[in-house]
Amino acid sequence: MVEAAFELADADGLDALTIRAVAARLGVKPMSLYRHVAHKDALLDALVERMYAEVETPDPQRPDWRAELRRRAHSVREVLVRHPWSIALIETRTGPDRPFTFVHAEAVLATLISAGCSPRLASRAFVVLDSYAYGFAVQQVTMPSTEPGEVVTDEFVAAMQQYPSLVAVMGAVMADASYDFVAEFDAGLDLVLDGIDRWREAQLPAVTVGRKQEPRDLG
Amino acid sequence: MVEAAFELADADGLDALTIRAVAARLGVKPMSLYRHVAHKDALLDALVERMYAEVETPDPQRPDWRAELRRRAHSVREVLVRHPWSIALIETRTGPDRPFTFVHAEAVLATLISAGCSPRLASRAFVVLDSYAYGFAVQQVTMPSTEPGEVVTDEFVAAMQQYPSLVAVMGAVMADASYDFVAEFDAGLDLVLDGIDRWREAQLPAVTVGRKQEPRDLG
DNA sequence: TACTCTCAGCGTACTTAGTACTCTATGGAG
DNA sequence: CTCCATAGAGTACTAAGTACGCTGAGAGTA
Repeated sequence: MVEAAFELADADGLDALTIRAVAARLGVKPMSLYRHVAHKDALLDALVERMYAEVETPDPQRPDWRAELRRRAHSVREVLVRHPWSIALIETRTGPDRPFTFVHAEAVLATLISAGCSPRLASRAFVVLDSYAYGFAVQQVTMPSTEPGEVVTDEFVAAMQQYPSLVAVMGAVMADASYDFVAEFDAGLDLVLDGIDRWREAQLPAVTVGRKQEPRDLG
Repeated sequence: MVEAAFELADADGLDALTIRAVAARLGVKPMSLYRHVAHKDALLDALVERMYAEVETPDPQRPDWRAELRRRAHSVREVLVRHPWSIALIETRTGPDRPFTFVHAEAVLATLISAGCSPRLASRAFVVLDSYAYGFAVQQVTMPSTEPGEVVTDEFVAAMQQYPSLVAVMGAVMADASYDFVAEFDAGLDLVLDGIDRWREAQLPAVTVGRKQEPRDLG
């Protein structure tokens, strides 16, 4: 039943996800669903959990922690974009975290810790990584179109004209045939992973490499 | 009327935001609202725009671009958290962007460009910055409690026990009396701004400082 | 002054959706 | 063969969005 609801949300969006529609998809009468869920909200909770189940976790055992975290970040973005309704859902479900949340947090934190981060730093890095992945997904989903052969309406272009930097940027982006919004994710991810790596090094007592930045207090 | 809806959403959340409730707050009958908006969705659009209006824009004229972008990022996070319903709304409003979106994009891009970024790089940096701010806000809003004197339920603690890294991290965080989730935002923001600064330098032909990383192709 | 045009607001009523309460049928355990 | 647990059905109530048509007050004009 969660599966039916999941497919329905994917196909027709959150608005189309009604108890009645889910029942119809299962060839069953609406009220029969309440044998299996307490109320619609519980079904939505289950959907979020179902969505999390698609996200790959990093493997703390593997030596290349950056590759692991990169893989997970990509997975987060992909899954959120594949199920755009889930972003809106996540925000409304504030309740005590679900099992899957724990599993993910554990995997990511363990990966960071075996990479040499202190627990305190791992916490910080985790938040930065996830913020980036979630936020990128939000932007990608919100964006009118992110296809390489992007279609822009005339009004859009007209409205844009009075904003010179915006025009310059759009021009540069459209002139770049290799531009791909999703590829931008990877670039930003490098930035974040590099930054975490620097934090990691700064925190380790032994190897102190030349840095322009003052080492920050990492707690 | 948008104002009344805005206050209602802040006070009681999105679910309580019904046409009927807004009308009641205005001392008016429900159908009267349809004199002013085509349908509820249009009202929600207006709410998103109203929310954006609270976000400070950076000033491209000022010399300290990092300070400007930092100020804006803080503002984005604050406003989104102050109006938590807006995050869920944003995701569902995919339509052609609104005036305010243009204004913000222009200000941020102009700031980046006058800091010495190419338009192509400005585009990339903008996405990274906003991803971080949005994603952080999503996490903060989702979190059960982010108050310094955080209250954790017993079940939560019990369920956590089987995840050693999670336990270690929670322990480290709770042991740190100065820990403040919102302050973590600033740390991550430093990471992002540092990274953008590096991109900026790498892209400038003149000053090439020693770097461990291969310079990436920034287009 | 009288007329009319516009527009904010009203009332009624239809539709969709969540769900409380109660009843039925079926299949397996004793 | 009986009984119970459980999935599903039926009915019906409530909340919410909104189509449609009406009213009354104020502004501008003859």
